[in-house]
Amino acid sequence: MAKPTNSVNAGQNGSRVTIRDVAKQSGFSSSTVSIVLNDAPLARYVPKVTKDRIEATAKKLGYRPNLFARSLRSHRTRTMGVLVFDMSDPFCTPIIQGIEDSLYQKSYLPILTDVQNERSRFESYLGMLLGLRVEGLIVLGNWLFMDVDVLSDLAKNRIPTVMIGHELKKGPVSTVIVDNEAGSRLAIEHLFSLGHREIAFIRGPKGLGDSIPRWRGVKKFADASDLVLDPDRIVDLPESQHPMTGFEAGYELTKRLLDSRQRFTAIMAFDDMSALGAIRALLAAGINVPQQCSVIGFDDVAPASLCTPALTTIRQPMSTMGAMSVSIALEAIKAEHESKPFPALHRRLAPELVVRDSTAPLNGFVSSARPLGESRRVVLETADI
Amino acid sequence: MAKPTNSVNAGQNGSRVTIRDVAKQSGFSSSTVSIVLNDAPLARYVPKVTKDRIEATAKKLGYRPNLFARSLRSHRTRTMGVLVFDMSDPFCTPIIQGIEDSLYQKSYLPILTDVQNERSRFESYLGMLLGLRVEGLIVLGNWLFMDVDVLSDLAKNRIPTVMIGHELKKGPVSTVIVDNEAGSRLAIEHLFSLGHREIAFIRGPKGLGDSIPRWRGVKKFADASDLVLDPDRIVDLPESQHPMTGFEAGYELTKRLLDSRQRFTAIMAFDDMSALGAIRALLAAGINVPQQCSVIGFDDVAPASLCTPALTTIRQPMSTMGAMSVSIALEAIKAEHESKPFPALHRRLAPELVVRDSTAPLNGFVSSARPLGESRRVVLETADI
DNA sequence: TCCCGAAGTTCGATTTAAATG
DNA sequence: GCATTTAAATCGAACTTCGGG
Repeated sequence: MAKPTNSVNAGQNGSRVTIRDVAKQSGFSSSTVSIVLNDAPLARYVPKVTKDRIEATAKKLGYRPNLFARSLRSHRTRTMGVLVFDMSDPFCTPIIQGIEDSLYQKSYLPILTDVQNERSRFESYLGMLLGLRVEGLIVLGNWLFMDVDVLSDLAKNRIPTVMIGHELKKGPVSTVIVDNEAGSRLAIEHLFSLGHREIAFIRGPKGLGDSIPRWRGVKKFADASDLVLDPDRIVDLPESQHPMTGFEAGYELTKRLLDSRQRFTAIMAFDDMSALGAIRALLAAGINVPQQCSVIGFDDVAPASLCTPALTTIRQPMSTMGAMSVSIALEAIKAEHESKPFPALHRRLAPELVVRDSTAPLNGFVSSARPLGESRRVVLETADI
Repeated sequence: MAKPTNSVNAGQNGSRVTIRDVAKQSGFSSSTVSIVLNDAPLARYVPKVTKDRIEATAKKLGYRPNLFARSLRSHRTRTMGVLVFDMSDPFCTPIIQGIEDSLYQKSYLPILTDVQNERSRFESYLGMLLGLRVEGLIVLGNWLFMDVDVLSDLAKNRIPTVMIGHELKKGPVSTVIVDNEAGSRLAIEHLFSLGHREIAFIRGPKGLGDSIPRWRGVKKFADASDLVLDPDRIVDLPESQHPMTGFEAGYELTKRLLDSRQRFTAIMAFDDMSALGAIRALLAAGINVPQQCSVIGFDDVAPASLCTPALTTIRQPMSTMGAMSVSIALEAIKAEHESKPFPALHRRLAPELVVRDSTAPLNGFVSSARPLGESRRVVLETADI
């Protein structure tokens, strides 16, 4: 093994400059160097000339403290593990940015891994993160069929953990989700207020946690109004590993609805992907959106606003969800350090309706219409549970 | 400071179980435990009963070696720093996945940071990564106006570095880019072969490295054929920090072209974002795509295939670019370890034409048309430079 | 000498207690 | 005794060396 030369390698190999190199070069001991560079309490007694000399040589050599050595000593790493189930889901990006922004402000380093819906990767990355002694863990279970025993693993490891996008009512894991029921209620209300009564529904896969509350929102609204839910106009997305297949499924299911000659004037899709698939099927059949059929999605992922017609949808407050998960995790870490108990928190954030160009009043229906191209946002208050 | 109890805390706080805890519990010394768990050469002499007992207690306690301690000793971290300039750019995601996949196979851990086009974040994250002693660095400079002195910083730190999406001809940094000129040639050839002669161009921002070679491809093709490039049909995207503004700019520029009553039967956009903006402007003006006007993009980001009409575009081999950058970085790391020189490598990958629904033959022009909805891919060979 | 296991040293930074003038 | 500075212990794992049977 080649022994690294810790001699006078002035700045030529900055990444391996140690505190001792700085000490030797400046003529002081490593203790003094450490005290000065960290502005430790004892630095009060160090005269300015010494400080200046040490700081100058540290800079000259390009000294960077080895975080491994420091963490080993201090038992703190200032890192947060982030496990994402599928980064290619456009839903993730804004959440991740929200997480990064918050962590950056607290000078925490996110260790971000994409498990790509593979159980083996999940376990492997989790192992690495635990080995790295991340102080907390944020799990982004956006499109999740894996039955997560994060619980058992994490309970055993006592790492403050927050899960986004997937509700876990029990256990020590905090959760941050969108209020799916309120969201789907916003969507159906919007279509209803535009005069639509014959509405087709593309529901979510049965195995996905979001599917149930979103459908509940629709049912409750129907019960409370004169809206009829015709089973022949209701279809379900298949279970799938990948969120992108929602697009194709939305396309196929809509084609099938059209082929079966069901009458409908609007489609409420489970998410934006399936909504975009539905739009393609409609346009392919020569049906104009929104003039002949309205379409509404859920999520407000990036492509939703880029397509034409721009998609009316229910927006999840993704960046806020990321930020909130960080603040919960940091609180839990703090509690852990003070040996205080920290009961799992469960936050459910309010979605908002974003009205764009894929929905329009039913022919002849009078409503608060608006010129095409403008986008309107209806915001609800955030509700904690 | 609360001193962590390193006593017999059987599994209750797995993340802080040390090798000594395992030693105490199993009745052997930490040396033996280390030898057994790492299956070191000396493990040959350890009897099976000892091994079993050690492995059992390690599992029972949920022992995980502290990677900080290990790295400190071994001078290896098996981590790779990844600096992304803007994760919200859909162009990034597939590249990141390519990087992750390759690193995962080599059991390297990516440390992925999003500098969000802020110089201060770049420096801050770079500092953290160097402090973490990442073995290599991959920089994803997708939408880059910052004048990168990655060079000076990294040269000083002697860290093997690969840059994706931004060419740096000199210096120790290897680069991986797409062959922009070949790509734009594919695009213009495609439009030309469909019969288009009156073509509008939305060029890239002047300050962006990709803009020049892409335009060169067009000019060379025009020179070699009877295509005329009318300056009145050429517009430039403005400089901008954010790739998403390309959409709005594409929309505005196209509207302006239409307002100026320029004649054109096709638009060649700088990238997919501006192409999607162009499509919206065309449709808003009542011009059908592709029947009355074809549109072609560049990149093949996710939204391109989700929109209707699906976008014909030039695909960058993003996942390959990610994988290639990893393999270069790992080679450089290996060379570094063997104290061999490693001259910077510069790879230029071939793009491919993906024909979808936003381009069509000019009215009455005979060409190798194909039924709508099918997508065709034309692949070039990869060329190294 | 062979086998098995344990002490002791090392990595780089921090911190306590102690030493110097 | 005071103002400065430093030796030495420490963190957790790995590995070399050493000792007892």
